[in-house]
Amino acid sequence: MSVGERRPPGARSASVKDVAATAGVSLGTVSNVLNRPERVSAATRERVERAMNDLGFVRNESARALRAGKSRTLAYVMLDATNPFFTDVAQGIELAAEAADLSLFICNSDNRASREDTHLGHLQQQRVQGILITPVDPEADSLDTIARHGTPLVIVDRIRHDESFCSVAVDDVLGGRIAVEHLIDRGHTRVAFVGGPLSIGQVDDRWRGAREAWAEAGLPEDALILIPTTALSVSEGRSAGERLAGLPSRRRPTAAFCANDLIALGLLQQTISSGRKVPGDLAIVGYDDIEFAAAAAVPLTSVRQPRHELGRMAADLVMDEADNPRHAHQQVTFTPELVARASTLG
Amino acid sequence: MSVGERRPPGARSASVKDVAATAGVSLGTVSNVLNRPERVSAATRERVERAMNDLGFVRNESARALRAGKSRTLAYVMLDATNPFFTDVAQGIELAAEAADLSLFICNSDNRASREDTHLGHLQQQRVQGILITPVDPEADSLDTIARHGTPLVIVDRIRHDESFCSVAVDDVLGGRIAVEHLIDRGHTRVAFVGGPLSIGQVDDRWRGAREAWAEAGLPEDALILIPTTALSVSEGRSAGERLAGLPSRRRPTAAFCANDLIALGLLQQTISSGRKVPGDLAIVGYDDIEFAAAAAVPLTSVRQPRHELGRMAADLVMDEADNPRHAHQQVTFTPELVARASTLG
DNA sequence: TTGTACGCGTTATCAT
DNA sequence: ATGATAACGCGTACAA
Repeated sequence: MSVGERRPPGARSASVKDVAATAGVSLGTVSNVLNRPERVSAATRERVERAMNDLGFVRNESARALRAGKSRTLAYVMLDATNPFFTDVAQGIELAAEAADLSLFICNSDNRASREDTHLGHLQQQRVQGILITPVDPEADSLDTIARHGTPLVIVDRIRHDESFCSVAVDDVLGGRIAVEHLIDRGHTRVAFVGGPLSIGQVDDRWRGAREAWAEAGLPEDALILIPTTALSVSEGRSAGERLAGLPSRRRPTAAFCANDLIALGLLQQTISSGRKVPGDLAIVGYDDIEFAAAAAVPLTSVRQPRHELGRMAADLVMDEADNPRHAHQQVTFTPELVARASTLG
Repeated sequence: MSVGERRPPGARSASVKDVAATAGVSLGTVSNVLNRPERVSAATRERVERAMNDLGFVRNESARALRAGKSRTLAYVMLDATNPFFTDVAQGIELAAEAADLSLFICNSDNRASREDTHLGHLQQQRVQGILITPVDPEADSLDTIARHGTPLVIVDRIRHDESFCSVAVDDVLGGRIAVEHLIDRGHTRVAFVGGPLSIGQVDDRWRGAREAWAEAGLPEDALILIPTTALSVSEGRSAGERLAGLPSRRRPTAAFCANDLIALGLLQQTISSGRKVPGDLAIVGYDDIEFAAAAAVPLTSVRQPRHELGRMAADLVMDEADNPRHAHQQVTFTPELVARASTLG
């Protein structure tokens, strides 16, 4: 096939064999040009390279992977592709993968265990070098199945009770503490924690951190109230706002710490549209510092997690597990950071 | 290897050969169990299946792909993984891919041509069945290279001048029209179009649609003013807001149509925080109807594009090109829809 | 119904 | 410096 022609879909493309034939050399020589060019004389190398160009030769990764017994691909199974937090983590992973010249397979479980399993199955069949995953359930058996099969796997932004995997996460208890300490510093003595369900490890940790900070400041336990939500969504934040507004003014908190930014944005929206002021009537702290936090009507104070670093570290760990025979599992914890903005500073 | 043991990373996993050996049958029989189970007696099938279980056998997709000459994978090269519009398109693609039992490779060019090229190179090596792409530059040669190589490729949310590819897009001229018609209906006679750069086809089309609607309503040309931005970002929206506020009140528009929701959110934020009312002092229409549009301080009127359908159709087209020999390229255009909310209705 | 043999594209080893 | 050959795991045509 000559340059410029369009190969019909389905037709097989040029192989090393074809290249060898048109260059008038043997198959091994072509392989050497590709993998050990120094072993080949300049003249023949040139001939081979021209043949490759003429034929539009492209290495077949399936054949390489088959031969090598493993592919040159990493995979990240995201929990929710529409959540900016995870897309940022993915970016961090991609950076690391790119640096190691690996492809990155991004999958989205969309919070459904069945989709997660389907993806894991496919990835196993692809013999990916390693899997990064934010699992629907960190304790799920499917993860063990992967490990048993020998595929390196790192848990991202979740923790498993046993330490049978590497994992990277952010210290959510600490995140809860710094959020509430900030509110205490600003003089608040009645605060709400808005979030749920507490069955989500993250949420529970943040709530715990909040209580710890509260207790250490010597404030009365019942002045930190829990406003539970059924999900970490904008609409749940709005409904929480209505419940807050319905409290008798003596008991009504002057500040809210939300389990994530979506809830905080919903709460912010409900508060403003019902005529109350932020932070005058209600100060608000979110969690995650997503891009829209800074873009809210009142820019949102939030707890920032080092998302790119999280992804990068996860990728480094999985690559270590893949090619370091003396690899030991590690649980890496990052430190969150408070970003103070108008929603608490006004 | 028995159940429960953990295979050391790097070790090869069980193959059909191993399964055949432990089941005491031939290789071909194992293959038949996998691909034509009806040809094999229940008894032997059972034996084979138990062997597979015991060994933790997993099909090797590389070998299958090599043998078949093509992989069972689609790929989507996104322009910007952090933009909710594209993640929704990706979801639509995934649905279609899942239905066809194909894996989906999601890549992110992050708006950089070099990353896009790297991804396209990898995908070609993987011999993916088809590529969906929202390209940095729809006219780029790299796309032709892919096509010449025989890989089906569909352009998503962009248009190319010639019709050498399938493409799916939304009618942005129409989107611009309905946005401005809505504002005219609401009685506005001085309107700003906020967005840029106009070198982006989408932006130019929306601006054109806006002008067409304006002209058809018989309104004076200079009462529709262009507030250019250098990017489609929240911060550019804020800065546009400052420029708008700086206009003499006679000439100041009472409504703004923004080229996308990020700009609209920035503009909304700037307007509110400077003490003006939305929509009282300024009505705002966005574009894309991202999730946060409804969650803004003042819920945002926006032009919604059928994102999932876009993705689904793109996937259908690429699959058709992959396995229908009489495939003909098509340019599919979807119709956008106005979602009216408080930012224009107050 | 089951087994045998070959080829897919690549790489590595061994010979020349 | 270059060439011949085997092997990776799977699917299938054909033989038994």
